Amino acid sequence: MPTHFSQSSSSLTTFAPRLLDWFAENGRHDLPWQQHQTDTPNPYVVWLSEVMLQQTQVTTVLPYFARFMESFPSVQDLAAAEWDLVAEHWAGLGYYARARNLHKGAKQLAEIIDETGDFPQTLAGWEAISGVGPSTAGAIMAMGLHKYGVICDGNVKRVLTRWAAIDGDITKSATTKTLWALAERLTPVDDSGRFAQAMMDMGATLCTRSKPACLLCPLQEDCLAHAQGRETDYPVKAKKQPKPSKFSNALIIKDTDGKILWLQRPDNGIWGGLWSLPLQFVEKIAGKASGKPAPNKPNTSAERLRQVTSNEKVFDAEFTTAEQIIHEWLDKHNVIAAPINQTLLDDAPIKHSLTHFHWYLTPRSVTLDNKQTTALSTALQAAEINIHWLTADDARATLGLPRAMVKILER
DNA sequence: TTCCGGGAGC
DNA sequence: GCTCCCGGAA
Repeated sequence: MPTHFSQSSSSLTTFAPRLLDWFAENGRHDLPWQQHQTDTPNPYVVWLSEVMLQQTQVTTVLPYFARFMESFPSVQDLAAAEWDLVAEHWAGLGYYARARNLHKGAKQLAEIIDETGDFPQTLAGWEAISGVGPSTAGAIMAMGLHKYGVICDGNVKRVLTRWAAIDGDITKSATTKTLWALAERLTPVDDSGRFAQAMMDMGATLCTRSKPACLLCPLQEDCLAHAQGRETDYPVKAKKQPKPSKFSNALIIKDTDGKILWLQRPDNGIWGGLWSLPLQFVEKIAGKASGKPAPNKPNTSAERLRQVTSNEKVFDAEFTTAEQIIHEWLDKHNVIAAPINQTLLDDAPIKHSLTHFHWYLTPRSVTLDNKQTTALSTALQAAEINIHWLTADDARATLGLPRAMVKILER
């Protein structure tokens, strides 16, 4: 661990008091999960909010947090809930593996409370909970238990790389170590919860990614990036490479009542554990060269599909088991899903960008007769696939649907 | 329209 | 070191 920092020892020593004074005066003190103004902090709400805030901004989290607290006021309520209900509450927030970890974590916590009578009280105890890593564990220790804890999340990293002009790539482990060491050096042992709150507020409201409000900043006088006018050069991060594009059909398979077939996705991978229309992989194009994706024209799309079907490797890689069953079943029975709109204009795919690729989803519709509906259902259930036949409205109301599915239903 | 940030799990 | 999703900023 480095013992030397680019800032002087007087700068290091006065960092916390300056930040805490600023926080008392200008920080946010009314967020529903904050515990710094009570002597009996509730670790459950801090844990829940921190997991939500791992990926999402405060304003987006607020309504989700309220709904979770209403439905699951205690960790025992969350632990006892059915997964589908948890998924429904999380739907739209993204990163669904975290919802699964949250649910699993609730069960772990409920068991620990049964055994010990209380939440975990140590950093290691919290890190053992699914979905809780070093920074979230530090946040819970400091803010949820009013014990000593250090956070080093994205906000902290932005503030610190600027203040100390740390120009290493923050995705590298060496830089991560440096930042954690600095965060530890700066965190006051007796007030780490308030300090954590203050750092997050600084990063969110003052030391923002673009246009930081340096004039209002309590750290401006010795901020090394500010001294060089290079605030927005930090944090340093390696350039990302261009994303590939993937084309799929979103199959709206209806029965004679107009109900649509929904599949629960496998726990691993995209939209894990959530419900989706059956997707039919069409093709995948490499990043840069493909550039602008061509519109999914009906003729060429059928052609692509034929090519893909004959290519086993791609086929296996891009279909879930359920989708493979459906794909083969439709093929075998000569059922063709048609574009939902006849006019070319409305048939453009829905674009949905994920971390590592752009996804172009073309809705296609087909209605099955009663015999076909039963046969397809039976085939899926034989493979232990969870399915539902539900109208669009019912699906939106009762299933956890990812945003992309909502977009398609709104079409 | 595109780009970007974000923490944990594997 | 790669995978997860979405919303807000550019």
